[in-house]
Amino acid sequence: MKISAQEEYGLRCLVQLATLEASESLTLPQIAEREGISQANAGKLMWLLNKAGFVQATRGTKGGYVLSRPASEIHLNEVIKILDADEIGNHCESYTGVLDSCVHKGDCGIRPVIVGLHEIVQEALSQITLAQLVGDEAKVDATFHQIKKFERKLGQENLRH
Amino acid sequence: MKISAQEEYGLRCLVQLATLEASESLTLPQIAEREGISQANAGKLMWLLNKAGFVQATRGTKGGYVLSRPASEIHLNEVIKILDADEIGNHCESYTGVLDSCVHKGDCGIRPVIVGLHEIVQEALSQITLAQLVGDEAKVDATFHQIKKFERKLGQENLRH
DNA sequence: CTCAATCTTGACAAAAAAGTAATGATTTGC
DNA sequence: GCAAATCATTACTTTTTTGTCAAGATTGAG
Repeated sequence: MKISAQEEYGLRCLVQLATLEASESLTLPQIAEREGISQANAGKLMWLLNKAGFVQATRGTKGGYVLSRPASEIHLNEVIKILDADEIGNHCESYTGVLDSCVHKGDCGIRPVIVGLHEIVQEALSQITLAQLVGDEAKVDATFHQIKKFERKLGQENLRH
Repeated sequence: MKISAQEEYGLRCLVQLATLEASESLTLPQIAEREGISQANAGKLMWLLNKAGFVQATRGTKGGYVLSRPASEIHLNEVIKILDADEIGNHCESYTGVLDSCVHKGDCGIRPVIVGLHEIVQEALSQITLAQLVGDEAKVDATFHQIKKFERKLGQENLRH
């Protein structure tokens, strides 16, 4: 259960765009340099993000990428969904076991855990926008404070019964 | 952000052991058959789980695996931590970018998100025990209901400011 | 119109994760 | 003590994920 390279770098590239002033844009070489990844890699990520409609690209001299929407209107759950390659929906379809009937289907106790975990993560991500990720670590950490607090409360609730 | 094959199958193997009566045990071929994976694969997973102290193995005829502790005392966060291969702690150490100074270190807005997400997932997992995963899907789903409810409430709280 | 800067796209290569195979060690039953 | 059943361990193969390369397409400047 961890964030993939594509998720992390894709998100980082978007955050770079989110830091720009209204009239600015960033080229692939600039994005690559700022995140310490290759230009080719940045190109692939931006291509994905462009296809998904998060950024707009202009070619030619003075071209580059800008966000398609205000950073405050881009929620992390949407972004991660695109970068995460596959959906949780087809989790059980992509089963590789040897049985004819997938053990993942039908009555089993694991599936709710996988689906439930996914929902919890989505819920948390949907509360964060790109705009909230601009700035220093301490600032962003404060945003998460609220979430953690409630999580802790939730834990105590559950222990009571 | 998804569960890995190792995490899922490892967890499944443990759940199989959790369904046993006190005096029973399962051999590798039995576990493999029940989960629809190869015996070799089951062997590797059980080896990991044994090293981590979740199960006890006995060799020879009539050998097999049993849980080291009652299923109600094994929390999913411990299990996932072992099966997940790497820690969140060294996330930034394992950086593969081309810059001398890792962009992941120091002041950045992404790190709290990664760490925070991890904490949220851990918190949710720590509330679930193996014992709760025994039984049919509907029953297990009910366990998650509480968590989801609180998550939703949390979302609303955040929207208010 | 032509060139340089830039994004686009698909094929390819490298690395990581997952899964398999083979050999060795331990225990039980006879 | 020997053979069968079982787990333990390491090396290897396959698959998936990441990352790179190279050729193409579009735009703006002069």
